[in-house]
Amino acid sequence: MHFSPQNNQFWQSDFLIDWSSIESKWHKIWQDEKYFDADPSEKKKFFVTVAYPYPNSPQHIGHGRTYTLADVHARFMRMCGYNVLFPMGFHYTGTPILGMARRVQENDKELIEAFRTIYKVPEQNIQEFSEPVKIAQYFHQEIKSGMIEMGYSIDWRREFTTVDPVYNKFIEWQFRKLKSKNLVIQGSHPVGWCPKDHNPVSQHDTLGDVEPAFTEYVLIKFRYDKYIIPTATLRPETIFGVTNLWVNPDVTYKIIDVDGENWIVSAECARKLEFMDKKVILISEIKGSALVGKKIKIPVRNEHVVILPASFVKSENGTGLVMSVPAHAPFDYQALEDIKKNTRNFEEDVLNSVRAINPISIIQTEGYGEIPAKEIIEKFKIEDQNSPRLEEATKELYGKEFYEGILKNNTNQFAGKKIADVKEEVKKWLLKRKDADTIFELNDGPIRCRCGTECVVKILNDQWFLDYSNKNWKKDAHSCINEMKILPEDIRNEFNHVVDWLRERACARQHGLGTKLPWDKNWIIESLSDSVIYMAYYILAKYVNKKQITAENLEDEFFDYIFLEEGNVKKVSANCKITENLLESIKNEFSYFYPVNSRHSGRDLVPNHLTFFVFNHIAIFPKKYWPEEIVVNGSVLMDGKKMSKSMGNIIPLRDAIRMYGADPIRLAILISAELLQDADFNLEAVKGIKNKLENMLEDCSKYKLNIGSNLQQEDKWLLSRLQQLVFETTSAMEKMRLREALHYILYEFDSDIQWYLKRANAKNRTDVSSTLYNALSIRVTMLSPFAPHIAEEMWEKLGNEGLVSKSLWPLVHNEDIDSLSLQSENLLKSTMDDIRNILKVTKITPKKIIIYTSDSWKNKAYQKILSNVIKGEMNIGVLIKSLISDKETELVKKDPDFVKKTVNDILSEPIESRQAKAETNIIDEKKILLELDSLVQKDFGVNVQVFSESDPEKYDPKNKARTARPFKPAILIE
RNA sequence: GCCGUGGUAGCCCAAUUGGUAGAGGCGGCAGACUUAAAAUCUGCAAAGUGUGGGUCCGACUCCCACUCACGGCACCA
Repeated sequence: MHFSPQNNQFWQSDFLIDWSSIESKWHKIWQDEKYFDADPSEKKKFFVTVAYPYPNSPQHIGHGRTYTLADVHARFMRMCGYNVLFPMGFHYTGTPILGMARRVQENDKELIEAFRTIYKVPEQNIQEFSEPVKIAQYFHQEIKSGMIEMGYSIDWRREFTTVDPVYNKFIEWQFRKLKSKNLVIQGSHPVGWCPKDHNPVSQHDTLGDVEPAFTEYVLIKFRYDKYIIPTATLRPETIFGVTNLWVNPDVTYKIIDVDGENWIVSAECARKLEFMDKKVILISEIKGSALVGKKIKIPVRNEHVVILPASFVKSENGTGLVMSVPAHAPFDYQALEDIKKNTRNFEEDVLNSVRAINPISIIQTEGYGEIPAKEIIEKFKIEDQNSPRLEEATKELYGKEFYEGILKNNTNQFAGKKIADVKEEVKKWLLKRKDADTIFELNDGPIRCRCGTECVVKILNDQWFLDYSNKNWKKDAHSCINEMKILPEDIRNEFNHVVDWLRERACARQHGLGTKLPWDKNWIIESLSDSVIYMAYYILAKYVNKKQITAENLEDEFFDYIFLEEGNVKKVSANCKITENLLESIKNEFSYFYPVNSRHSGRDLVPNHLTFFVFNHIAIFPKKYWPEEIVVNGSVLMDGKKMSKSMGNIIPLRDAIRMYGADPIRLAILISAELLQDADFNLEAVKGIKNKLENMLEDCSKYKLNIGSNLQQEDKWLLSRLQQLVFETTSAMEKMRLREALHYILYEFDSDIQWYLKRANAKNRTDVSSTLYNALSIRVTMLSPFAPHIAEEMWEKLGNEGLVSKSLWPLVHNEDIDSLSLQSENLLKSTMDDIRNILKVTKITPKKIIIYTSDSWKNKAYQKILSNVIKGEMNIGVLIKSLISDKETELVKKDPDFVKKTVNDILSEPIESRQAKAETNIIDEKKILLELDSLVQKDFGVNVQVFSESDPEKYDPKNKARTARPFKPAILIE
């Protein structure tokens, strides 16, 4: 579906209230109040941050989720009395924007059209987009406007971008700090590479978005005369089983000088080697057929074997020559068989060599005998070396041998070891003896760059890495993660797991926006490395924006002083030309707000950003500044499907706000799933929520506070429920179970009010305004973090003073919880349900309804059974025995079935309500059920009579009364 | 392949330390209000928890095996 306001059918018809003017009204008031600006104060602080956006496109509904969660968190904590800092920055660092700018320069029609029609970028802006920063700046403003329109309670005085000069200084400081701790190291590193662009390629740089994955192969160096014939293999341990080499007789090979050695390889391989950090000089050429029959020397074993022809050898794979291990490699075994079968095509001496070859078995694997390759070929019924099933057979055998195979005695020092354990060891050993080398090869080649050039694997030299493999660093990261609060708890394991598998990570690239590596200006610090401790920068940003700090004169000692309390204030002041006073107040502000109390982010950032965030804080800051909490949320689906440009189901956030209003969108995103689940966003849900809010707003102008009205049973009940709901909502909020909290506020609340109104109407009451006013005020207070605009409007309609977002989150008043009225109303509700059910089943029109409450011994028995069930004793026999042994309850022997039914009654209730019943006195059911009369009158139009089971005067023609149980009165309908 | 997460009414999603699977939303059906529709309200129907085993008085929940779906596997924000 293409989404646009024109074809949207929902928004035009029922425009009861003007959301957009309500929103801007409150935006202005919030802004004038400067309510979201946070500075150090006497109050306790709460610092909540969320991953800043990368401004290469406008935000859509999906982005809205993380920010909305964080905003609700910020607003909630503010209402709980904290001085909350919730700031926002913009992450310009990275290469995608660069790529976009290049495509604009090249006049890429598709991209420019997307800017015009999907993103609705004005024409004059698109003109400027050939300059990367202009793209970032445009979408920066676009995103910021969206955030304001969503009502995010951000302290905008602290806004910054990652290309600001002071930010650059800050990142330089970070990197020098890391380097001084030996956490930045240098090394070489293979990458997918476009030889034309001279640039690494990742998935979105390739045609067809193919991930340029590659594998490391070991090159075994066989010697022939003065030449070296390398063969590529994933199984270096099979060198002990080599019986011959394979060459493709139709291929012309190159003789090249590789770092002083003469290698014979295919032309394709020669090219690959050039990118492997090797010096390659072409010497001459040789036909493959000329190599057939030549004897070569096997490294380690000091034996000579022959080179044989084979058509399965491809010049583009590996070196274009293959070592042959017929005992364990199905291809090799089959190729030998093929020669034996087609004797006509081969010279006599080749045939003689082949006949002389005996497969050398070197791996013992359960389920296989001497020559596993032979067995599996027979199993797969393979006829010749061109069979497509050979690939499959190889895979199966290789897998089996890798995990279960054990090297035999003919493998020297490796004998008796498992392949899986020894593979790496053999490789290192061969490399050390200079009998091997390594080469990287693309897995699913050929892969082409967007420019059309075929990609290769290149070893990048002098690459800079953050050494996430450092053991001590990992240890600290684990302990930080284990000590911090992680929401939801389920994801803690994943963090620990990431810490375990993380290894060196390249932290600089040669292109892109960002900060230059301070000691090697050819490199730009990569985007996932310059975004890990920037939360500290929010403290500086305020002063930078006030022009009290400039990049000039800013030395490392400034950051050391502010963030680490190192150095001498006078010296820092003199060197950095910042007054001592200012230095002190910045430092105090930092120590006031740090550490980060809560970091919000999507779950896609768990394996990278969020974990790096932990690592880098550990490395740079003292323990007191380590982050305290991480909150992770899932992504957003659109009508159950992933959002994507190609499906056309991306709704830009600002469009959605215009159509539905900010609050309905905030609620729709939050209510559709718990934290970690993917949230399914759909327009139907938004519509429903919008209606709900509009009705609530209408209710708010109906009820007013009147002092002195008499509280009746149902008032006490509603106010008790209110307290319970406040309690439930608050504890859900504390666990960031926002969906659950919203559920209480929006729906649970509603059904309680419905019941209250039903009761009040049945009694023809007119004095309900005050109770409802109280309930609504609290409801609106709790709604306020979620739907801030409409909540303010409701607050005003209710006639309350000030801003609801500035009011305090309601406290639970346990003294207002009247357990008796809770139980009473439950009894009324369940009895009404029972009556309704009986009528449904019997299909009679009632003339008379009679209720019987249970005898007093049953109440006593009930209490006893209840306390036993709570203790965990629910064996019916045991319960009956103990009841009979007591005089008060011995009557149970006349009605043993009562016990079983009562246990079931109790078990069907939630644990809290069992507890509540155990703690309060037995309610007077007869008195309560008299209230039933008005309800029944209203619903069924007849009167109710209530008797006690023991009442001798009772009307009981069908002898029903004896089936009455506590909380389960007997009912007779005539 | 490896690691992780998850299979519950037509759909989305709940179910606290095992205690009769439902709180809710969307949709459906019936009724009320309405000239009508929308909205709202009242009531109703609908799954036995991916499959197969096991532990337990009792399993969506714990254990084992299988299966399907989704996400991650790095220099990409």
